[in-house]
Amino acid sequence: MALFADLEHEDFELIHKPILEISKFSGETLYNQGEEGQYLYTIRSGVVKLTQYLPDGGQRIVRLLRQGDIVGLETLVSPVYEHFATVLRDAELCQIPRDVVERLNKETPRLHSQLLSRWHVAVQRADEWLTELSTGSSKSRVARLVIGLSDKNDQTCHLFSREDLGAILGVTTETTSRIIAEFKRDGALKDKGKNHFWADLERLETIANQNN
Amino acid sequence: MALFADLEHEDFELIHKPILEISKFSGETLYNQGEEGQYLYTIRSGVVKLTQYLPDGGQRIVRLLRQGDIVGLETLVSPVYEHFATVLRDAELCQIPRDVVERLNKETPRLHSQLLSRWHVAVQRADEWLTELSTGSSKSRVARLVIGLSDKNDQTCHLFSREDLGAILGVTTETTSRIIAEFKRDGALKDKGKNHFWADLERLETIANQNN
DNA sequence: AGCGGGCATTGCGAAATATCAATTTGATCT
DNA sequence: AGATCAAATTGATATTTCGCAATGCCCGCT
Repeated sequence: MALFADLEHEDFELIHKPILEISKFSGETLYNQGEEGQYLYTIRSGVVKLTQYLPDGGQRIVRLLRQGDIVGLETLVSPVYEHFATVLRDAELCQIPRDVVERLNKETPRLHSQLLSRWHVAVQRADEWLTELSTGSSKSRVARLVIGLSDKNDQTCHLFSREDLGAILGVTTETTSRIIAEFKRDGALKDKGKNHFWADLERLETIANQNN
Repeated sequence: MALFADLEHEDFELIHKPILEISKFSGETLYNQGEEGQYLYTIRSGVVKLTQYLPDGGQRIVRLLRQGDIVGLETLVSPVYEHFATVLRDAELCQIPRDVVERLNKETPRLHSQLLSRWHVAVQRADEWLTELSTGSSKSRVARLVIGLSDKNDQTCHLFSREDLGAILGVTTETTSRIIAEFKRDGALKDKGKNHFWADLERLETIANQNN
């Protein structure tokens, strides 16, 4: 498990509570905003979204987490979870009691740098999200998102529901749908069924970088 | 200095390099994105903005930092600065060599929790920025920004140039200007000169939470 | 007080996006 | 295959935001 990569044999003896492996299906919830944070999770496979709500009912997906990422890192610093964590694509997770990490963090220095760099990555991603997915025309933003979701090796890409994509980008479901449909008509995306596409990354890159 | 609040007397003997106090005027730069990160800064007074650029030339202010905040935290984890840091309102800063913090972090545990919580705050702010300032109509977003910049005690508020406000919100300068001018006409803001306003926080709150 | 220069504001037409209401498509179940 | 249901797409129209140019205003300078 990546979070514990630097730990050594003796460190693990400090773990007195069980670390469970759990499976969650798409749509299931890991935790809700405001709940007392008991666990953090590392993702072995699948995708988890973190959502925040506004008083006016508006919602925004603020991050996507995937293999190797940690869900609920904030429990180490804050008493409650700060987002809604929902599974977007069937996931295998390790559920780690918060005090296990706290204890390890206190008693061994080997976790410190891991934790710092996890936080760093979270900030980096948040900043990227802001500059890439919340700046520019919705067409550019959709293009950037698709690129970000693409597997660069085989030029392939799994998308999510138009509603979720919209909540990631801060635009409506319909706008997202129209743009993706347009990409399909233009050949920038080729539908392979089940929200699985072949992506013309070069063309998408062009669209991402033009400001109109 | 808040970052070192938990340190004790002996810890400071680990500091072998000088910590400078520096003043910067509005418009001056602390560092550029991609530069090797030598220093981090704590803010004693004033405001600093962190900006990121897109390949297409788009720009976005991703964070505002003020008294007590740390600028350039990422140098502890990454070799280069990840933003452009520019002074937005005349500032007094403490310039701390990066290896001072690294050394302290290695040799005393008293800095660890400070650093973790600093990162945590950075992520929280980034998420707020996204949900509050990048979601909803531009009118709501301007309202939320003004509220965020207000002093809740005296219902007063210093704004920045319309251009900067626009870069914070991801809208054009003109749109920002129009909305603020409208707030002034409606009495939600009352001009006191020099971008200093009296703010009707209740009314702004209402505008912030209506989705149209 | 008068002069400049940089912002801020405003007007107007164009473009982008939202909104609401159909259709169409696609996957699943029987 | 047919039925069914949810999601995606499309159409038509309303609103919002942009983009550009013109104008106005504030502030510091002399």
